[in-house]
Amino acid sequence: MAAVKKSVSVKDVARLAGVSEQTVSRTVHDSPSVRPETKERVRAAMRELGYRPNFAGRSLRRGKFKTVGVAMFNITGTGNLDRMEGFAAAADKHGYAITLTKVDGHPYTLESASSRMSALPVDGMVVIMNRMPADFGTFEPLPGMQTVLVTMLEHPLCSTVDNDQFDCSRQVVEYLLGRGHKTVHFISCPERSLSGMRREEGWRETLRVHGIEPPRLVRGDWTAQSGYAAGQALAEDPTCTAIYASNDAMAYGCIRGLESCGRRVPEDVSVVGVDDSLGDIVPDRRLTTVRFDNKRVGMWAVDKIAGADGGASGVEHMLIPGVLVEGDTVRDLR
Amino acid sequence: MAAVKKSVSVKDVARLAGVSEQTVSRTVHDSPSVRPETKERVRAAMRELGYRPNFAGRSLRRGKFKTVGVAMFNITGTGNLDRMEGFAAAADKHGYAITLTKVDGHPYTLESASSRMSALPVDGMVVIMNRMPADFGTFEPLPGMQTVLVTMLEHPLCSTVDNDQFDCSRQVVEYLLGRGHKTVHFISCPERSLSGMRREEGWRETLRVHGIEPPRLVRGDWTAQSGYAAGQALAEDPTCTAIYASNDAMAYGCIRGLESCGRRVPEDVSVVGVDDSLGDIVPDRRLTTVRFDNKRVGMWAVDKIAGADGGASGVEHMLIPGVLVEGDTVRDLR
DNA sequence: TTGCACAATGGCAACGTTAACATTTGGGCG
DNA sequence: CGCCCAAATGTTAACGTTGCCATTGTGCAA
Repeated sequence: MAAVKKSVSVKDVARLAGVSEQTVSRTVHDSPSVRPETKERVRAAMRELGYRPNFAGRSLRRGKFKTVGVAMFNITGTGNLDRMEGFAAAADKHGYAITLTKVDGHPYTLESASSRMSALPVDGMVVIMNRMPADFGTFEPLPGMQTVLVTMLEHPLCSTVDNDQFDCSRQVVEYLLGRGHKTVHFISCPERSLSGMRREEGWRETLRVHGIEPPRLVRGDWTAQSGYAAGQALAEDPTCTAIYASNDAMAYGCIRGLESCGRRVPEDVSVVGVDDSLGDIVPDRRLTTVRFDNKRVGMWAVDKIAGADGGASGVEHMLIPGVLVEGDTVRDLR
Repeated sequence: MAAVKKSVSVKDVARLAGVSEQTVSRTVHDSPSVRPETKERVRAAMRELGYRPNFAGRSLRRGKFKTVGVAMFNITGTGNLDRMEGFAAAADKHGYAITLTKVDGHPYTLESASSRMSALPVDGMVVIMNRMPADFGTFEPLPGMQTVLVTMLEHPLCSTVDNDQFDCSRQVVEYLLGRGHKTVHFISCPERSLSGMRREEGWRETLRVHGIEPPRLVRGDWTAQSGYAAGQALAEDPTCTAIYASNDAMAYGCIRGLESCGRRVPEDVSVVGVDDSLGDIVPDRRLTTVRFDNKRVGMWAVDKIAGADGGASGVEHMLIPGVLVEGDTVRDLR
């Protein structure tokens, strides 16, 4: 019958229950030094008034917010949904919440993200770096604000975490070589993509480790169209029995390009993609691909901040390997 | 050289600048009643100490958090990324932040989402309803917590917003009829999907409005596989010249199913999907489909809360129409 | 009976900020 | 020369919570 008042405070509850504010606070925290019947009386009062502890008062007192900030330069991006799932899951586990901010429009610097965050109720922050911020090298995290960057680059002052792109290529190349292919052709991506370039390195170096000189790569632009063109180009090459494409769209495009030239997949040519992004979209294929655990990336980042809590933990760098998922687009030549 | 202290408060700045705390506060808010040179002195002190206003103190004082909470039952879901983009964009516009919580694992009720939110620093909340919460009919938003539901259902006490699924079907059916097709066949989705059923209604009723008795529908399960099967089944039917599938994956599957039976798209049969989710994934088609503006849905929800600010605005229900995107899978029979 | 330990509860202060009111200062004008 | 107003700045209190210490009450051993 009450609850017209803006907000119900411990004081109101205390008055109604006929106890001190302190006893109410103790009841909220289920302290053992409150008699059970007193507790019950207080709880009844809380129910009647609809008491909800006030976040601001609490964190002012405690100096902690139990919240991790996430700064994104652009929200739409492969894997961001899974990463968020990871953020939310880890936060939930620690009793934390996630605060999201877009840093688009403002200058693309870590400094700008950091300064924006510092005015929000967060104990630490995660920055999803899609591009290279101008101040990556010189950035210093705000004192008391634990900062984790989602990137494959290492940073001297901030912990970092990301998918292991190099290892991804290693897995694919060794998988194909292990199935008897003499070499692996590569459809790359635009050169400005950091992660794409790392995949390219992984492909090149793994071949070299196995004593194979990498064949000339075909440059794509992430779209299935470019994969289609690449497939048609590679269809000419009789030495090409295995193709590794930088993403699934290009891999699928490549398959259809090969088929348009009369080359069958996987009978004549094997094709592997990356990202496991096709899902249920394509009816006639189960593409062999690499699935990244973006949820785990997200969890690691938030764990790092929420898990540390009081004890400042050191700077760490984490690369999380993907998992090769076997489909039906690779032929075993052995 | 300072900044070893946990946090710098107005008091510290005031002391260093040789003014009162109030003058510091006024400087922070750029009040006109502080002399420019005083302001500059205060600002210098803030810079030197690295002062950042404390969120908790501020919102305790103001009773406002400038933050909107978003409760999601499951984060992974078509369009959620775009919706978040919308949340973030609208929040940014109003100087608000977004706080994300997952309400998974807890019971699937609005009550549970609401109670979880009430302990967080938010002025209002948005609930993304993927399924039907048990207490949808009886739920009352917490007093003082403006609540917006993302759902097509109307609620007596909460504002709601979502894509207009009925209108989407109307657009597709009228587009196809307008191009000379005598009827439109439909590949539906599992019956538990609320939005899917609404699309089905839209298809059925629009046909009836045009005096056409809806043909028997084929039930799918969202996957391209089921679309493939549907395509093969419909290939038998000579009256079938136009197919409307409940999502793009099924539409694409259907195309390939038709082709496997020797029916060409769009020469023999026209196919339209919904969601615009194929993007660059498919190389050989530009599917005619309906693109939903999930970003706008998200913006509307946050605008409703952040835009109202003080003045409590009334309950509203908003359905946002999608846009039909022409590809090359529809033939004009006229 | 007195003294003491321990359980239960209360009073007070402080976290950082800012609205409301109070005070000081300088300048214009009668 | 004195008065008053406005500009500039200071003082106080309060937002809601909780850690610390003080107080009261109860049972038991000396």
